[in-house]
Amino acid sequence: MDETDYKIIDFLREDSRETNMEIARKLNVSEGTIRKRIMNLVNSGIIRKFTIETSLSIEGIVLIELDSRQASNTLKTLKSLYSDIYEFSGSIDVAVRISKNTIEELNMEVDKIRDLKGVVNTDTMVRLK
Amino acid sequence: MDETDYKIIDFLREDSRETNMEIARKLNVSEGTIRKRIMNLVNSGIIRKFTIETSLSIEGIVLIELDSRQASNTLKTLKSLYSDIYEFSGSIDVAVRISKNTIEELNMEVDKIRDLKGVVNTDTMVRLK
DNA sequence: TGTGAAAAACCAAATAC
DNA sequence: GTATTTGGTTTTTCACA
Repeated sequence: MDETDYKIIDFLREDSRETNMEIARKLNVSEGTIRKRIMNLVNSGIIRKFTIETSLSIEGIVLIELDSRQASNTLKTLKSLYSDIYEFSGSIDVAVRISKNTIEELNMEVDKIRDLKGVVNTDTMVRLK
Repeated sequence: MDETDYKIIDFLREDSRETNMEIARKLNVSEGTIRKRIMNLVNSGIIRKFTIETSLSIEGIVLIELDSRQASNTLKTLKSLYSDIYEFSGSIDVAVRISKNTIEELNMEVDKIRDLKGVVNTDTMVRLK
């Protein structure tokens, strides 16, 4: 992670479809250099995913109350199912962030969470437009 | 916005660097069709931006308890300050999602929220690695 | 990093819906 | 009339020295 890597990340944050060539031109290096660096950033987990932001998805945060006796197992399960997980420091309660195309799909996903062993209760917040 | 557009969006959400060609192959249409449709999705504002998710930033969700008598005003203030706001349906309590480079910066931002008029209490959740 | 082959993106005209 | 395909050109990607 040097200055060049940070610049590459900044460019990709703004436009992840910018070509390697174009980034290379801006940074005065070869295309192959950009391609290899991006590959390394992905392999090392620094770049998690290339994605888009849309105006149509429903985004929700599901607050999840866990049974404290099963908390660590349930948390493990949640981690395997969702990538966007939040936790109070030092508390057993967690939240997952979910993005779906419709409110129905979001509700179905919440139902899945409610059915998980060790989940006592859930509360869903929806992103304001 | 038809079925094809939704599928294109789903593919791009998973990998915004997937080539038009590859998407075209999966949907059995020509590359030009995919390119034009993506262009239309961008121009109509449905696709807001092509971006990346990284593991560099600290992401937090701040749960905010509002004074019910000032709730609508405080919510208005929060909306002007943050773009990623979540709300329980029919409840006065909200959450904002904040992304910062360090935990210190995140805490400073939370302090700002606590100082807002009408904010009774806050609780911060931090994204798990 | 530089080179050359393969792939993808792009453009304009023709066609299909 | 709008959307899609087709064919030809430019640009980018990718592997290898």
